Amino acid sequence: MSTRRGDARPQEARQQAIAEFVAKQGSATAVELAELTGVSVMTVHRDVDELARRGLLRKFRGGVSAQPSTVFESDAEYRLNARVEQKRAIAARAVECVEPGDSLMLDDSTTALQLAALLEPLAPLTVVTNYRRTIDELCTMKDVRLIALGGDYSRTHDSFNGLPCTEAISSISVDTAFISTSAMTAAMTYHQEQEIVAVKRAMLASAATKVLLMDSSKMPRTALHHLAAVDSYDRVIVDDGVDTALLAELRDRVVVDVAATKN
Amino acid sequence: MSTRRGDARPQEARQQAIAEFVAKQGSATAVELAELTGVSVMTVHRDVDELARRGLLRKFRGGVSAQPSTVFESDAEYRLNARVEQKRAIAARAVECVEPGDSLMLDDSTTALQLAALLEPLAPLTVVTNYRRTIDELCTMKDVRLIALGGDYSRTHDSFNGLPCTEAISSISVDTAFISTSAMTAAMTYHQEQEIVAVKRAMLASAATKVLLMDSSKMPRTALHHLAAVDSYDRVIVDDGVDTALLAELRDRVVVDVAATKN
DNA sequence: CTAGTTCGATGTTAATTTAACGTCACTGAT
DNA sequence: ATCAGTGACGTTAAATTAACATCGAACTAG
Repeated sequence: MSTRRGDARPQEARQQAIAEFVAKQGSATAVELAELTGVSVMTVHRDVDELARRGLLRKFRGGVSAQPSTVFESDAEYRLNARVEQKRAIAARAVECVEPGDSLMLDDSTTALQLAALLEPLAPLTVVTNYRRTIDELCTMKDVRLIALGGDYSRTHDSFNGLPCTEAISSISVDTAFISTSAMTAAMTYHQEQEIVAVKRAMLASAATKVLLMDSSKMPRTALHHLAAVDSYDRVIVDDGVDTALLAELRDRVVVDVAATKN
Repeated sequence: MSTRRGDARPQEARQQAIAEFVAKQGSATAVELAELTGVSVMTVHRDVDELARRGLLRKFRGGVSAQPSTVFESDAEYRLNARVEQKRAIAARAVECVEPGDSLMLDDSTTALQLAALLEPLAPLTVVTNYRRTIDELCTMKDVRLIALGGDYSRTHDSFNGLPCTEAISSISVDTAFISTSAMTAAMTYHQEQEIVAVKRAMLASAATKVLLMDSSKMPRTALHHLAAVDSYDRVIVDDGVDTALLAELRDRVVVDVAATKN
């Protein structure tokens, strides 16, 4: 069959429709989805495979079911590749807040991972994190003492969370925490998931200096759970894509560094 | 089980025949194997599923192939030394102690890592570990709930230890712990390092069933710190390189499984 | 000891999923 | 414009699975 509609991206729209339908219904069969979308069962399978690969659905023989809590955020792999330039720029700026001998806490953000990659020259350091990729990055660094935060592994975040994690954090104190969030306005930071909020809050509470690393694509935007007021951070580092008015508002409340992306 | 022929254990003999045929030919189709064994294709599938679960075969759509050592492709530099055969044999035997739905604890041993590699077909499972390589192995397994034990990262062991780790363990209970040690006699297990002993002891204390995985090269031998008496384990799995007299002595104290390294 | 019951292994059937291949529109270069 | 290349989609046949049926052995109660 040929694509005859005026839709610019029929495949994407169809997958969106499938995701929404499944999220609403809880589950569906391949045949149902084929009838819904007007394509063959084969194509539904291909779409569903891709959605499942991105963690938006769960596929099982005989149909698909909704996957709780992953609908709003894109998957870990996608986040890793997106906006790398901005994140590197932010990390390069953040590393200026670190001095040899410091103890740091890094959350499960790709921005903090970029920061981690820059830490070796600043050793000796102590670094605490719950992000598996950051752990893998740091474990090869001689003279960086690495303390991993254990807990329940989340595939969508590739990090360890839950009670064991927050408890471990609360028995630790570090010089500086570097935190990133999924949404922010001039007054507040947010995150979509309850459990992640708990971990980030614990990290903030255990750090003498609290630094927020924000990719400009995430603001202004809100999410379900409040994380912390903007003025509770000691410093915010953003890339140079922030709206001017918003930046001015931010500067009324907190110290802001703008990291220039080179181009 | 139904015993029709003169064979004492038709199912086992058939699986043995399948394993040998595939090992010899390199690969085979389900229909071929059905003709070879004289049972239905369905039964071949079930047999092959079980063999694949034990890591003896690899199953793919359209047939099965011999296992080409998939576990260790990526880390030629790490533990390149021998004994992989023994460890794999022990792991293949250990996996029989695991059933879908179980919760497991794995220590920071390469033998337990081999076991971890075989776990995916047994999902759903909950697995707790402090070994970075095991974490990396398990985090890709859908339907395996992974709980990482955090703590101070040890570069010599590539694992997380110390107080945060032992505390986290003591607030957990699992069905089965799989432990390995660096030295053992017929009466006692040992380990060279105090800190590691603490973690392994905590793991044993938190497990309903305690399984010891022992490479025969480590016995009889002692080390500085006592870990636990042999009879405090519920089961010991060794490879077939153990001295006969020692094996007999062991059997006086604990259930011993001997894993055959090759057929 | 025997009849009934349970249980595990296997076969049967139908539905689902996959791989392989064919078709059609679109793209871009000659 | 023509034609090969590419990607999306459909078609078909084979492979695989789930679900159910069957059969015999082991087990139990009387």
